[in-house]
Amino acid sequence: MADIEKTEAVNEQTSSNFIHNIIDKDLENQTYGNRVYTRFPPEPNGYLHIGHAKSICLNFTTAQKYNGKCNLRFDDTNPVKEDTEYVESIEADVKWLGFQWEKLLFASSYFDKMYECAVMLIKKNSAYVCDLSAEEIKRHRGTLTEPGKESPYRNRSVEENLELFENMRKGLYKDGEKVLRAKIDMASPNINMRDPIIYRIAHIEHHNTGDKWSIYPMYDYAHPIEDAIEGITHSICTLEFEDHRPLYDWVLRELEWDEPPQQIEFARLNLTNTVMSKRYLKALVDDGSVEGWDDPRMPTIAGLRRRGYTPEAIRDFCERIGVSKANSLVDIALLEHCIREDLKSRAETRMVVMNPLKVVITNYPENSTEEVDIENSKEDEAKGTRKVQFSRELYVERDDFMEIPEKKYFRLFPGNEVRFKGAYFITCQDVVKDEAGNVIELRCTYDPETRSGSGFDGRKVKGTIHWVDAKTAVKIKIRSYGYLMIEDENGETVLNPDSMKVFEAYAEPSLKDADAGERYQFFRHGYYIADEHLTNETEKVFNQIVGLKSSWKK
RNA sequence: UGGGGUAUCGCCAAGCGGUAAGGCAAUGGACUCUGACUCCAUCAUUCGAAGGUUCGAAUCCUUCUACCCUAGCCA
Repeated sequence: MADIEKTEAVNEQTSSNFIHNIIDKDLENQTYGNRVYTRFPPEPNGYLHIGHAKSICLNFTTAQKYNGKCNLRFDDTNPVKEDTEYVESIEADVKWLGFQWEKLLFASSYFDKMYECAVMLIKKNSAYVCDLSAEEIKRHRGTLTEPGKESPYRNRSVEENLELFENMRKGLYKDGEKVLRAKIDMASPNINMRDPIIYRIAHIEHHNTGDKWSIYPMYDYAHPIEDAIEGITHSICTLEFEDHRPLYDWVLRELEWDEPPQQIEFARLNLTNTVMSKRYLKALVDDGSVEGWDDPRMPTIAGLRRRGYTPEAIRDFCERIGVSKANSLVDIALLEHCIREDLKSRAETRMVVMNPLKVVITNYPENSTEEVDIENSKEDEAKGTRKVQFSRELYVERDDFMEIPEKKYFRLFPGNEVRFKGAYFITCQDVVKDEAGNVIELRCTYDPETRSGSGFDGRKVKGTIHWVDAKTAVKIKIRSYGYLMIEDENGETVLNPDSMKVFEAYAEPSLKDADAGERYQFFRHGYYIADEHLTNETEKVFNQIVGLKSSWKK
């Protein structure tokens, strides 16, 4: 109970940002009545990544906060880059994150309306058909410091423009032959206002509208119309569109829209050790550097999901990073904190020895075995206990032994006594080495009086370590994922060649039939999750969650 | 070099004229059947810099500096 109250209080505190301040003012001024309507408008040209998650959370939770609505809209105005595979994955990812859209829409279904609007602009003498080539248009645009030059086609008559534009629609011209341009100001210091192109010709099949259209609207023209049609009040996008806002407003003003939506920009997410560029991620997929868009090393929602991230953890992360207009680079440690935070209370714990060292309990009877009870969760008693075999020969983590202990090392070393989790106090008596001098086995003794649960309190030990029973242990494969990207010696971010390692580990038998979706936290080594893509493998493969918080002080 | 933005602790980030929230990270300590978790403590006399206004400024004014975006028939 107290926990719940605490959680709510935290959410209360962190759930305000500058966008909310803007909305509060709009509500106060009744700019849009009491309406708050947002939208998440991805272009279906790739998979969603953690950066999109920030935008998704922002849009959906903002709507929730004000009892408003939020649409999922595919901004599919450029058929050359888009694909239905992407719309499916995007839908799945948004749902998985736990959000429900008011409507699922496609910008392409507004093409008729957008065409009508373009005709209206032409009739108002605010748009014209231009025959300049791409190269010529570029030259006429001017530079950052020099004004542009007007197109020779700028002063065509309304009638001629109407006819030409109609012909463009009919597919009478080749790609690039003509464009429709907004007639604004070639001398504007804002290059976006120098008669921007609003329609281009493209004889290409669209994933949604097929071959109905041979002209497609440009983002700057289409987006405000999409927002306006849907009754969006606050159109939230990223910082690089700030310079486009005058054009966004121009389109809606020219089209004489009542209660036009307003564009608000925020800084996109950057994460340390993470590449967020869709283009780059696509290249990794295409050249086979990763298994696919859902490779667990990818920062995609699908990759994070496969890696073991929960939607709760991702949403918590998005809440914690906040929203502002300052370019920032968020430490990935925060994301890792969020998954640990979420998993620590819901994941069950299991003992797994990743790098085994054999231990023989010399005073434990041969051919004898016993069962000990170990709790499944440290945090949640309701998760119960399980029986684990304990016998004469066991494996412990090599790290848990040090022949010559450093200060403050209180695990196994010759002569030291430690607790074996859930079992007995064990004292290391002897070290067995091979010819090369490598430690290959520890000879230990146990104290029968110290069994867990016996109530023994004769003495205490400083260390507790995990173990697996040699006879009953199962071998599992651990796939350990490091950061996909690392910095090289020059400070350049490059692909990490060691981003994925596969190795065998010994696990207690309860992991043998672990099913997809079951979450496990392995003792001391961090948090792991069953790989949902490998449900029927004989050997279960586990993905290592990022954010291993090794407590070892070396 | 034009235009548009942003500058508050190592990383995010509140603050909106009344005397610097919070989280992550870090550090010390307590606790512990793992050193995890939890807990407790420490962590910006100072808000990019310099001036100015004011009883009072991170918040207002001036000047300067740094960084980001911007010259696709991409979004």
